[in-house]
Amino acid sequence: MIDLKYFQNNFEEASNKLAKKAVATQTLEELKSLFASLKDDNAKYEATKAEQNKLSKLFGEYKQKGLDTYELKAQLDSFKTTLATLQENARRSEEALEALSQMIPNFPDDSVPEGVDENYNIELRKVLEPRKFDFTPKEHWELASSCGWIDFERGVKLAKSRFSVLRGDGARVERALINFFLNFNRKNGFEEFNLPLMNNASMLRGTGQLPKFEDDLFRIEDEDLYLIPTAEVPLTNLYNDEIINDKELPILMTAYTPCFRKEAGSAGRDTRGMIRQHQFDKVEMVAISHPDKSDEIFEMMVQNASDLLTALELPHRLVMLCGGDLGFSAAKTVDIEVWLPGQNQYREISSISNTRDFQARRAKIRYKQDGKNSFVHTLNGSALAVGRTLIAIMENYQQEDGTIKIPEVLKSYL
RNA sequence: GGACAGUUGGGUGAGUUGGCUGAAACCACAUCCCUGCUAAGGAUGCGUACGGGAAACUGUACCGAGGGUUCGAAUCCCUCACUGUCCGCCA
Repeated sequence: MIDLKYFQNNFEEASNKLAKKAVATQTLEELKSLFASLKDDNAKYEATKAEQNKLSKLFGEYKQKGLDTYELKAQLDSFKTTLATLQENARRSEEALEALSQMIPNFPDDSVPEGVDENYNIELRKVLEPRKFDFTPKEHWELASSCGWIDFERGVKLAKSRFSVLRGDGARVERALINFFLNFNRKNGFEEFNLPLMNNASMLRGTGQLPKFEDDLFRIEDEDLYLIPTAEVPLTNLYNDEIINDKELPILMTAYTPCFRKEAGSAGRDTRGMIRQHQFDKVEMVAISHPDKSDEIFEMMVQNASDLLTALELPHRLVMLCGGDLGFSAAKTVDIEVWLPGQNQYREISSISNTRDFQARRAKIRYKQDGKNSFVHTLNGSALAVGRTLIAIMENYQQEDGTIKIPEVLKSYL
């Protein structure tokens, strides 16, 4: 949720920021007018209600003193319908404003480059040189059967398309990666969590998945529950509706969870292989930070994710997302893309975002400093997407005979 | 799944014969005083959100959520959610 007061008082500036995320001017005008009418309706209701409260109090005093209340009663009765109408107006205005403001994405930072799609993203740096192959490297799905790590067909049989089965060393490496990531994150100050994989609608609203992206979520029938699309949801919402003592900040958290996504808008994309699945494993980092410290923590999280890939000796690059490619809640995002020699391209394996106070506003996560409450900043990032790391290992560590070497750092985990 | 009990501010917890309670007391926290040492004592302040005001201050809403009764509800009624205890079931 954006700061509506700031939006209203700095309409020009705020609109320009949101233009980077391609929000329609008409929508912004509507938001502005809804805000104004809510204020208006509230003022009317509150003034009348104040009057009624005063007379009601007087009524009580009259009764106590045994005075005649006939006239006062008649007067008070007349408030009933007036107040009901005014209240209804205010309620409608509030609902309309709430509905629209929930759909407005976060302001991008000034440092975020302009651009409509990923072609305008800016490469920050490359880490590690891709390995030179003396044979033609295969894509991971070609390697899947030769090394026996992934069984796509049986995954589909058990569930449906975009599900797969890991077996043997594939399953073991997946598990090793999870342990390696969690330990690495923990050594860097992140506390480990194990979380509910279903969260209720209110939590999903807190982090911004609802109401706008319901189509991408798996919902549990007859329950107010959704399968989480990322551990960002439960981790961030651990502090939903809480006021944190500023001495506890920053709070650094990490968790491994499976993630569930319908991939509604991705029909036909990455249908082959394990890049885009309905269920995938991910180790996530979340930070709850003092506003002054979130940039610093952001850099630390980016570095942490990059270091994981470096430790696995996987070549990768860091990319600053442009406004058009930025997610709904993010003010700033750096993607980390790992080199896939079989595909001969870099593919996203981590995405680290600073949402500033956007999620904190929605989820009511505040900190108290010198008796005053303010919204915290929340950050999240993958460290890392486990399935995609497995793929990256397969493609980067493949041998000519179709077998896969095990990265040095993982050996102690197997 | 069945029965009973409960859900109040950062925490514990009063208040449920409707108005003087946005809410006692205690703890925690903040500032100050005293003292001087791995402590204690004293003073003051201290819920959240939105609106008005330069400010002092002030209006409205909120005592799990939603609805109802009433001039007026934390207090009465209804529905739902959650928590606790006992029973049943179960990894």
